[in-house]
Amino acid sequence: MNDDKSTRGSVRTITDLARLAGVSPGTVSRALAGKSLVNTKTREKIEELAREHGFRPNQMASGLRRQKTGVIGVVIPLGHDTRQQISDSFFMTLLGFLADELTRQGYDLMLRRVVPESDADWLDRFIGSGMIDGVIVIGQSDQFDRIEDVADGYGPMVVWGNHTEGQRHCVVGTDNRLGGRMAAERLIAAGAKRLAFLGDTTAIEFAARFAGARDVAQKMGLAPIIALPTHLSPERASEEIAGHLAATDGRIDGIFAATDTLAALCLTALRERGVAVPDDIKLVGFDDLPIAQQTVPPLTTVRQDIAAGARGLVDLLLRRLAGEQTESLVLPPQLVVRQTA
Amino acid sequence: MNDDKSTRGSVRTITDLARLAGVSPGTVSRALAGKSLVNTKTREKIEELAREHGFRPNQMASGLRRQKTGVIGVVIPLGHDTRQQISDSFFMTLLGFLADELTRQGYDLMLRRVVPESDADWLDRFIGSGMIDGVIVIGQSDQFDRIEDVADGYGPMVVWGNHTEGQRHCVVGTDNRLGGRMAAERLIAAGAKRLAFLGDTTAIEFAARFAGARDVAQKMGLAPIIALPTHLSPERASEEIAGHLAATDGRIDGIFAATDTLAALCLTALRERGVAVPDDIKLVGFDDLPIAQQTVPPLTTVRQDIAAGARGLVDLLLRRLAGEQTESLVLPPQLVVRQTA
DNA sequence: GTGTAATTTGCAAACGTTTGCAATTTTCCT
DNA sequence: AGGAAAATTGCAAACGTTTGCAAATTACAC
Repeated sequence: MNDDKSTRGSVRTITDLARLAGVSPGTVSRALAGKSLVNTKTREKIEELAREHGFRPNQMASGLRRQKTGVIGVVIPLGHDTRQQISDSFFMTLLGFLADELTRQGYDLMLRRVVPESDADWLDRFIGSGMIDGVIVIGQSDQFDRIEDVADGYGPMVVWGNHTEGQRHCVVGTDNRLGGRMAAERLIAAGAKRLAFLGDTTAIEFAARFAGARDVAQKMGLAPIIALPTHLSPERASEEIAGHLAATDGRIDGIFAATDTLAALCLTALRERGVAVPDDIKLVGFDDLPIAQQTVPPLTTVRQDIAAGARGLVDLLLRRLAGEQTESLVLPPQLVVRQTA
Repeated sequence: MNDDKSTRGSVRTITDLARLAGVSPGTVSRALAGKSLVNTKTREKIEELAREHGFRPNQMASGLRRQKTGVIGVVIPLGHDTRQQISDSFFMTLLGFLADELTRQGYDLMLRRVVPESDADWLDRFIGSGMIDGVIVIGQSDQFDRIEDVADGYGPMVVWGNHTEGQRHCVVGTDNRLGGRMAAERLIAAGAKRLAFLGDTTAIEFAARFAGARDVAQKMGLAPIIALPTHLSPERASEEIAGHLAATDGRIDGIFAATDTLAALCLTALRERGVAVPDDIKLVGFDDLPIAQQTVPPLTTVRQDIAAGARGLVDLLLRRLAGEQTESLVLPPQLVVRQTA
């Protein structure tokens, strides 16, 4: 314990350790890397010394030499709706699972938030930095084209987001269109006839959810769904929702919110207006975040399996790192019926 | 545009670029680093070429040579309550602000979750990896002593957590004890006399909140506050809370929840039991997360300024990186009165 | 035009690992 | 004991940048 502290810091490099052990740096390197070509005796001595002096090989040097870093980049483009997202429960939960999963696979995670508008070069820069072996992009935001461009020349990239027919980058995500259909079907089954969609349809995932709902409305011969564009950041959203509700007063009886977060805010706004849910207006959310269980009344929503998503992202990325070509992974959403529709 | 693509990848190193520009690698390095000692003419040529070929210097090599990486490690020890935390809104929000703040200062963020029980060496390993210039520890969990040990020998570390008299590591955090006092005072002012504390007091921050509340109860001559140990993960918490409520039925009229998340769950549980809030039982939370505004009724809580916390963490860390000694930073909590107490 | 100072450049040695190759030692077989 | 094969080791050259120092160039003053 004591000499641990006194000697700590004196052995900084593999060469120091080699001198101590009376062998060459190469041997130390091999011993610490667990290669089979070093004698068990010497390996044990080296490991013992390493432990005693708290030695750890420098990852930068190792990365440089081996041309791989053991780090996966995770980048969150803050596109259309700058301020939001990272505080968004959904992305954060996904990030948490990603961290777990990458750790399990022996990778570290380098997190970067970027604002594409002010930094057109965000993706190339990250990739070209030499710091990461591969990259996971969380959310396509409004950067679909740029991601497509990069995908042509760079293999180890997987994106969380929406799958579009014929796209070239590998994506993992929920079938948003199907989810949208489920939501609309539920609203209609619950008795709603005049539907509205709450959310920003410039985000591609949300657009797909909207499209799914529209499919159903059209097939059922209902009036077109009214789009109520709304930002995701709680401050702006509250106001906007209040405005929408005032503007559409009496003209709608079912709301499909792009997100549970929006749905929860909507619920609050409806209560303030004295609108009964689900009696006067039915409401369906998306994601099935923890908050969905805690609203009053509990929220009917479309569930995304976040853990499965994270596993899928990492799994596909590792396969791509190994040189494999991989297809995109589209996960099935699941309707969770609670009490708002 | 076209030749951009065709040439991309041919220029991988500073030496390649030097050859193209007809200068030495050293000059290219200086030019790209924006040093003053290179001729404006040649600098421009080099920058132009670099842009044209999408060249970016390898960060690993640079880091190795300069002995600094431009990366700050952020580590979340999952101590007492393994599964939780990263999905915890509070930590996630803090992480988001940290990412912003570090980016603003030109640093990248390397995220690591560790389970100290199964990996006693978690902190030394991260620090010794050579991958990071400094480290921010989010939450002391039950690792106070280990952090203290490390602090003696390693400067660039700042910790989010609770400040204890005489501790040796630099910490940023809310004055939990004061926050606890505020909560208890509010409960009492609202008419409560028999208080309970909801949360796991083995977590040091929570213990301090509890202690603050106890101070007040004692000073006011009330009965001792009943501790209701509760895990943070929503699944377990719900059950446990239900159990606590059943067990203390009629014996308490004020609850101080260690966290807004717990408070929200508690509110749901109370409603299920048909207990009126705040009429039968008053409730105060902690954090002032977005959810506090959305519960029914909206939650009275003690606010932590998360953004200020993140700024403080980064600011202190940078000062320490510059060699400065820094004191800990204790932020004042703020009572936010809504409708549960 | 010469000498000196100020600017720019190039050279080459680091930074700490890993790894192909060759040299050495050990093992095993006859 | 002798020899070949197998197991260990050491050597030295990378990986791609940065930077102190010296060399070369330019600018300036007389």
